Amino acid sequence: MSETLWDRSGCSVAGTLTVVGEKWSLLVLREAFFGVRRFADFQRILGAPRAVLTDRLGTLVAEGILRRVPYQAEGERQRHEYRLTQKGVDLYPTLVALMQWGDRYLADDGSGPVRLEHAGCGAPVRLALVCESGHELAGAREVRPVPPAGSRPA
Amino acid sequence: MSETLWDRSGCSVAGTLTVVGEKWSLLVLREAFFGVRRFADFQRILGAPRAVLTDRLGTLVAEGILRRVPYQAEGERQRHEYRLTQKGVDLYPTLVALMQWGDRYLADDGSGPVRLEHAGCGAPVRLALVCESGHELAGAREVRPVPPAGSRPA
DNA sequence: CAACTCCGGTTCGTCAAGTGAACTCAGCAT
DNA sequence: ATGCTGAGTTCACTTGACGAACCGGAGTTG
Repeated sequence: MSETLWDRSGCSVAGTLTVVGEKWSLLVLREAFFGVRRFADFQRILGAPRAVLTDRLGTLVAEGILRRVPYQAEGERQRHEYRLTQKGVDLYPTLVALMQWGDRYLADDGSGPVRLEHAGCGAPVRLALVCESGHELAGAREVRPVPPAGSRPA
Repeated sequence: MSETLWDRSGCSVAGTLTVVGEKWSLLVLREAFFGVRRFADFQRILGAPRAVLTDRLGTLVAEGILRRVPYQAEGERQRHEYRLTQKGVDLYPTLVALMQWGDRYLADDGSGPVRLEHAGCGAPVRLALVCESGHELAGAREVRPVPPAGSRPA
């Protein structure tokens, strides 16, 4: 019973999930990282209902994760495209984490279809848990969560 | 228009999200990482509706992310608790990624309530993008996604 | 023994969200 | 004028979340 039960109401995991945890949000961002910028492309690739896509793009813009940039192409009227902000770019580790887990556990061969490589040297890229002393941790079991100072027993 | 548009149907991000992307799933796992194991504790801490919690725990067990372990405590009848499997433990980076982003962008002071420290040395822990050649990447802009060999133009 | 409590659910009515198809509207092309 | 395209909006329908109530077995209390 007496597990580590401090107050969890301010936890950042929950907060982040309210921002990008709705259906399609993270898939929209995945496409954004692949370079997709226009409504029709998001819609065609994802297959999400237009209404949902309109809503998700709107909330992502409202959250400052995407921004609407007007532009016009050759002989077309002015449109706008959706581009990642820095706040959006910083969600990249989240997507990589999801991708790595899926590659390991959902793909038949244990590696997914998309490979990530370091643009500088071409070597494959992965997420690692590291500590400030320079150690790389093997997994969650080497991490100790430290509750906030005033930890009420819930 | 001619963005990088190969086929995305097998992407692991979507697959992982169908497994743990439903509402409450990742919060259940967060609690599991904090050591919570029993239905009533999940329910009390998360505040999720019981029916939803029953369903989420069931699917997580069905997916092999949690397992139901029977046990009995002092002078109590036999109950069962939910424990992380290795497959579940490997979702840790996903939660850390969500937490780090929330700490940076949602907390007032730019750092969240829970600190993660290396159990071995006590130093703070973070996620890093590294390549096999040993470089640490600053962000998504240094990563190039490589489509699968037979990349159809969608 | 009967009543009560706790844990781990299930059931139910309501309400919000997701879905797919159809419709809208502005501007360009013919 | 007519049609086309990108970016939505509207609508009817289905699915999912919510909260409160109910259930059933094991232990505990009287």
